[in-house]
Amino acid sequence: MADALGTVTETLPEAVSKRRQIRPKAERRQQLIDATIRCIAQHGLSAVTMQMVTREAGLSVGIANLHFESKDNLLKETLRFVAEEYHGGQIEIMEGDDIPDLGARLDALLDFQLGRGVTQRQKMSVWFAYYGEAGARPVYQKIVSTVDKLAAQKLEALFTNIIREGDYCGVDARELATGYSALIDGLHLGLLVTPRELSKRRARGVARDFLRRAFPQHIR
Amino acid sequence: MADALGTVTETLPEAVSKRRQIRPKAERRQQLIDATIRCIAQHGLSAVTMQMVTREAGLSVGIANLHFESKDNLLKETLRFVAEEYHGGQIEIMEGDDIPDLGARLDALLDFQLGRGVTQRQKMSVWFAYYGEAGARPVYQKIVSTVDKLAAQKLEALFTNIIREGDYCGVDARELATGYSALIDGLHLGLLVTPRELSKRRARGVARDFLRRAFPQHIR
DNA sequence: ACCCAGAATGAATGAATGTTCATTCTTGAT
DNA sequence: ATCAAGAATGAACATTCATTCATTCTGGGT
Repeated sequence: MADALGTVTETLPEAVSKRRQIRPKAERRQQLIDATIRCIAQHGLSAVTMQMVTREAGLSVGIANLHFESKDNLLKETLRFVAEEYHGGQIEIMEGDDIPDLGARLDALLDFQLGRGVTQRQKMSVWFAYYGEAGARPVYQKIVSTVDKLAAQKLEALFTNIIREGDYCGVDARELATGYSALIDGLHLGLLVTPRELSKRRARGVARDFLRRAFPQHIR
Repeated sequence: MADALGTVTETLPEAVSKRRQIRPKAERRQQLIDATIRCIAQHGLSAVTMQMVTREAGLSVGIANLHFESKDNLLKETLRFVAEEYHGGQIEIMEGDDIPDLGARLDALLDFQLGRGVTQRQKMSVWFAYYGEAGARPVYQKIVSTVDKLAAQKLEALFTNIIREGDYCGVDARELATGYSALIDGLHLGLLVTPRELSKRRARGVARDFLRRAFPQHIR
């Protein structure tokens, strides 16, 4: 771990390294956002304090107001990060041509939306913590809806292609896309609030069933 | 407004009536819970203060700690109230024999879940505010999951009956019930966060479509 | 008419938290 | 070696908020 050039004073008995480090602004910002995500997931949005976040990041209290002007701003930027990461991932799958088969592409999307490990649970916590406040905070509403709208369009486009390819009739792409998005959101909620009742495996099965009923030729 | 026995000092120029009133404990509790719901809907759970709630209720600050021991407790009881009201309403529809036709009963359920006016929006705000914190607060998780589990069972039973009646094959009642519940939750989220994109009318259409695909003989 | 149990009040208290800024420290250029 | 720019620190400050409790007031019982 310690590199060969480490000086004698660096080997502190207990602490990991109290040496003050200077790092570029972008890196510190990300470090603080990551810490904020962990704090929200663990303690809930309303219990998060600046002291908590900066301690989690291993930095001093003052630094948060140095890189973000205020707590409000840090929270806003954290939401923006999570929103863009989640929706960016979806869009990459939907519009990328890596997977030519449309059915397989749907599968990949589903895997992304309901897969992953512990990290995903943290992101979910953050996601819904903000949803809870969105009713009262237009700023949050705007961030979420902006990014949401784009993903909804891409999903609708994918569904339209699948409907054309499978010659499914009497199906409205827009309506189905709305339903599928809502279903995924609802499953996320279930995974978060009642993990005992709803395993990730079952959630995936439910979502898959929805798609299979709509596009029987493409799924399974 | 002022009653005939009103003394001279009661006709204040601006205020509505500063007379101190003594009311039974149960009434005051409900009054405070109602005020809490309005405050959460308007300002968000994390911004709610005791002063805010008691002012909204038209009462003094001390009273909240008189009827509920603490803020934590008031918030907990408010969640319990909303949870029981929502799930109680569902269960009444599902297990009541007022509506013998199973398809019509499903319709009534859907109307209850996605109908109503402004009040419903307030309740939704409260609902999701707590969901957001549930990941970090076991107490909330327990309240929600207890009441949720019961409703899920009733819904599964209803679906089982419908499946038998319609002779639908290859359909699993439990899986469908999970999917439907998740769909409704997701639609509520959409109505709350992006009301511009998702009207109540469209939400109802989406839920209806889900049911129609599953039980074509019973819906529409 | 009087009384008192207990409901209601709101000023006061103390703890918690966001934000500031004088100071210290690091790094890369000269 | 020296220096300046600016990154990082954390004690101090001001504010906000939940909670307390001494006091006031109300309404039913006698």
